[in-house]
Amino acid sequence: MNPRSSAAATSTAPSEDAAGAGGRRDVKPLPCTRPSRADAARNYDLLVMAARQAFEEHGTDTSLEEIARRAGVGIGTLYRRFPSRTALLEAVYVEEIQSVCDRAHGFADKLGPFDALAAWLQSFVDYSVSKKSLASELTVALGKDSEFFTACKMNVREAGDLLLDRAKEAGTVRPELELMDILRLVGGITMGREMEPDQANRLLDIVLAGLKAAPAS
Amino acid sequence: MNPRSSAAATSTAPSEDAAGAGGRRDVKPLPCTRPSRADAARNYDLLVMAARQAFEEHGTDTSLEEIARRAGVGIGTLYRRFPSRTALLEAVYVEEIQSVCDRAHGFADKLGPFDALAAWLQSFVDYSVSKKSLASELTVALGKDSEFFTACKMNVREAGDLLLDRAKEAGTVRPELELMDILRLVGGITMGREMEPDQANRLLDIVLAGLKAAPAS
DNA sequence: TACAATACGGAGGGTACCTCCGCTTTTTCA
DNA sequence: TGAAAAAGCGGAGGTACCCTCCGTATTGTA
Repeated sequence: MNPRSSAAATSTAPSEDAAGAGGRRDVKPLPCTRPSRADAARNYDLLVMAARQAFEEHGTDTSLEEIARRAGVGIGTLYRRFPSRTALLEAVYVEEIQSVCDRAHGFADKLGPFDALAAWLQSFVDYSVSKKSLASELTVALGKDSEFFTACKMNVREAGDLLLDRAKEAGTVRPELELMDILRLVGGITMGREMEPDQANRLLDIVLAGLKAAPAS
Repeated sequence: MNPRSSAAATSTAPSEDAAGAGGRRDVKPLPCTRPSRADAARNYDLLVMAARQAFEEHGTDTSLEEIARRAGVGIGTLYRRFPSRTALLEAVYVEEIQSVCDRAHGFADKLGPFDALAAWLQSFVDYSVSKKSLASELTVALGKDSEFFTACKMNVREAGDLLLDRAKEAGTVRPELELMDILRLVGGITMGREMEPDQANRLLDIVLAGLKAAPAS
């Protein structure tokens, strides 16, 4: 399931913005950018590395204190840089998403319109099967509207539309398809924890069959 | 909050199934039994009712202590009867799963082979959209191997295979399809939290297109 | 009614979340 | 270069939740 829903009951109002007395809260337009001060930058990297490793090994439910311990920093440092578990996930995902986009371009260069699209989706499924919960979170993230993910989504959309539009022009997929729908569906394949690679492939085959242009209805 | 508007599900008269070998379909081999002593039985009911309501209102992450409080029993009583959150989910799901099965038979009586299957899957998606996290858990559960869910899965499988086999015999879906694959895929549609009904329907359309028999290539 | 079996409930120990604030490190600038 | 200012560090501590344990209360039975 999801990371424990962070809950409730924060007592004090976090409404303080600027110009507060002792206000130590600059609202950052881009959440979790790498800080500039030397020690802070080092700790940022340590935390992201530790988080990625921990998420892969033990799932995205890993205790944040465990991650801080792995990174060798105090829990306060983690929370200062990443105010929520989601913020930490975001930092980890940037690279994953970039990797997804890069693959799309690679396939576009080598394969025909439909095959390139299929290969890209296949690679997404393979990745999801091997990095279970991380990929699930990523899929969920693509459906969200967080300020941060909007940029990531644009990259994915650009890469994916390249493949999808090619396939549409070639007439090999139905023209009314929307990229985000396809990604959502493919992402859903591996959503439920345990998934054999064979089963994942069968599900993807169903989806791919559903994308193909109907010769005649 | 009405627990479920749909059929009170008499279900005591599961008419003899038309398809399949001599299937006996008694439902409910549940290990999670209602206790016999008066006070224990009363508390069991209170807990399941409170849990269903809480899961629908606040998701399946609701604190177990909150559920015990709603039910008006001590936390110890909850844990004695339901040793884990999963056990409580199981008790709630029995009715949900039964409802899913009942609908399958209803559609089989009224619609043609493919349309009945499509309607059943559509009803599952509709239900999932409205009862988000509960349905997500249910979908995940169908992929698990717990002793309890095995029985539930058999019921669903029986109901679903009725529809799927009819469609296969009519030649309207690909013959190599497996029911659990289809359910997994359809369940995945609503997995990522936020989902507009429109989008869910578009995704289901892709899946349904993928099920259809290829017109002999 | 009395006794045995069963169930109740909540205190309490453990873990994780997140905040707060005194201390330390880095950067700035005269 | 050497303070002072700015920025960051770390972990103690308050809270919520999980789950167990056991003295007390209720129910079924002879």
